[in-house]
Amino acid sequence: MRQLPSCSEPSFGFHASPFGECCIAFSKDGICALTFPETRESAYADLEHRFPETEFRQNNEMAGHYISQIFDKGEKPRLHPIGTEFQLSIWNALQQVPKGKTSTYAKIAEAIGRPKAVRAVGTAIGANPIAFLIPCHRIIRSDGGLGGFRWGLECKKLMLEWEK
DNA sequence: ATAAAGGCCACCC
DNA sequence: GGGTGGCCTTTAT
Repeated sequence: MRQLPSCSEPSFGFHASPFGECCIAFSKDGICALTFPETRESAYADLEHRFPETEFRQNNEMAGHYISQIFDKGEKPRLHPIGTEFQLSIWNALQQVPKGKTSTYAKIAEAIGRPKAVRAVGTAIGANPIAFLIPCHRIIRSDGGLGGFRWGLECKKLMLEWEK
């Protein structure tokens, strides 16, 4: 999560989505961030914090192209998440839970072979850089509770509803 | 090196 | 319902 290695033409932009305006960052290597921030300022601060070494160019046109590809056509562009081995294995496991279904933090821990790391799984899921495409919103608590969501529980509810 | 903080869970009351 | 202890990774001292 320090920087985008070998990343060519890093760019970002804003565009409306079914869940409010989102910020998307990408390069030729794929999407590296997708967030649903309160403000554009906080979105940019978030990017700088995640990739302090990377200079992003603003490109709302490409952003719009990606967003409609994702939310209108239901396609999934190539992803390029940056994280530790542990985080990557979890983000990978998240992508195995099918649309319209949910899983739990405990099951994900089980899936990556670290059944006892439940708590750490929660933390790693919270650090998911690519909201929606890496479906962290499909993960709820074992007791049936919604759990948390980086961009607000309301947003998590909306996504789950939208996928039904 | 060490401490503190998490999108949790199981178990108790 | 609520509180507690244990678990594991990450980030900040």
